[in-house]
Amino acid sequence: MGLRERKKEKTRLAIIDAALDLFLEQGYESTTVEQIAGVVDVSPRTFFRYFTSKDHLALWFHDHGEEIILETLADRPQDEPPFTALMHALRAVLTDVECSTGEDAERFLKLRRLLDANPHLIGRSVARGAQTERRLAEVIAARRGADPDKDQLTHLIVAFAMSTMRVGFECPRRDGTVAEIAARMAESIDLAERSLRPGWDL
Amino acid sequence: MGLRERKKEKTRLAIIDAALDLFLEQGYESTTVEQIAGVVDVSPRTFFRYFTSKDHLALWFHDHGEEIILETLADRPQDEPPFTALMHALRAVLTDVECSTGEDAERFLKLRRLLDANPHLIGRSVARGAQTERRLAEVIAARRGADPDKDQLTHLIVAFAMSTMRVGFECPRRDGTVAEIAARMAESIDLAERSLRPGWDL
DNA sequence: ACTATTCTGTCATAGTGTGCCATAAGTCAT
DNA sequence: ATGACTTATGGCACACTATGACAGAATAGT
Repeated sequence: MGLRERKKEKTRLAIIDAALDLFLEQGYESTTVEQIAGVVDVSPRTFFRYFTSKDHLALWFHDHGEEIILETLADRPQDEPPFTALMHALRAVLTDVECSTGEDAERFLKLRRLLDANPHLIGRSVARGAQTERRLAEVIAARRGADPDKDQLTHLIVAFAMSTMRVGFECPRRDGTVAEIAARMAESIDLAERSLRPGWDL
Repeated sequence: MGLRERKKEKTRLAIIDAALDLFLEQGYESTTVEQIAGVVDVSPRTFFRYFTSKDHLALWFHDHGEEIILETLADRPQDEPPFTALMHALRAVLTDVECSTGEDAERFLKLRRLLDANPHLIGRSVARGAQTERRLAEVIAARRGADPDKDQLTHLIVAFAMSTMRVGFECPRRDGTVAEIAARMAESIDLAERSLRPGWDL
């Protein structure tokens, strides 16, 4: 990896860290891009070259999570029931969170605190989730040999899966270690699996 | 109802209709508040007194839907299983849509076409839905005698219910009459009820 | 060291959203 | 009706997000 790419990654993380701290300190809305850029010593214009928007910065975690889900899904056997495959993908995200160490874990916890404090950001977060949902619907539809524009069950399977993930992440709204949060997410996955009728997703 | 209130309602509807038409004609993003205000012959400043944002205008339907859901929920017997009660509330929204006539129905159809054409707006729509979800979680938690900050099942019940609604509304992405769309929504409610294990929401 | 590529800063601009104050319109007494 | 009172509107200024265009600086490949 060249110097250029290392520098970019360093700037990217510096922006994230500066922004996260400012957000938690003085609120999301009342923190301006100019301020964030000022702390990192970068022009506001450059900020928008790293993140397409303030929202994108606050939700950078989704990009990573979506990647993991899509990769895991591609590796699952094609004849596995769709919802089961999705739950495996969710567990993969979970594992990734659990294994994150040091600065990454800290960022994760800060992000969680940020979302807890800003209901408005939860909205943006689920909006980002809707994007993931559309992509997942394509994949699941292909697995089921269905037309994603017509098959309601495909969309219901994906929506239920994303709901499970979201509930696990958002609830309960209390601080804890990464391990504790991961345990909660695992709990919600179990809960969802127990709630659904066997074979409902075939 | 006095002249003042009638005038306000008239302006409100005029703004909605002008906006909806402009959105469908030239796209949501590329339609400015100034344009909308211009068509209705109102100052841009006044626009923001009727709608807090451009998004709020595009999602005005949610306000109405949420109201119906909360009212219906309050009328359902307290000992009814939570998910069942929520499905009744959803059907109440459905009935309202089916019964809407003339201009209202037309607005509903335009809104649907708008959402179909703008994935970005779907995001805003589910973000608005998240707000509703939080309110419903409070109500359902009270029914179940649970703490909304701790009980995952409460959130899962609400999330599944909202997912059902969303799938019914969004899928399939094809035009149709109000009756056809309502039928699709009813279908997705049935699908969800069949998919869940009896008594899962107790 | 030379050149091409990529990143960055500066400037200009469009658009959303808000506070403030003066004015116009609707409401309600007498 | 006339007046006083309340509320809606318009106009202005302003902060902020976001994007396009261009020039200059840093890096990469040879």
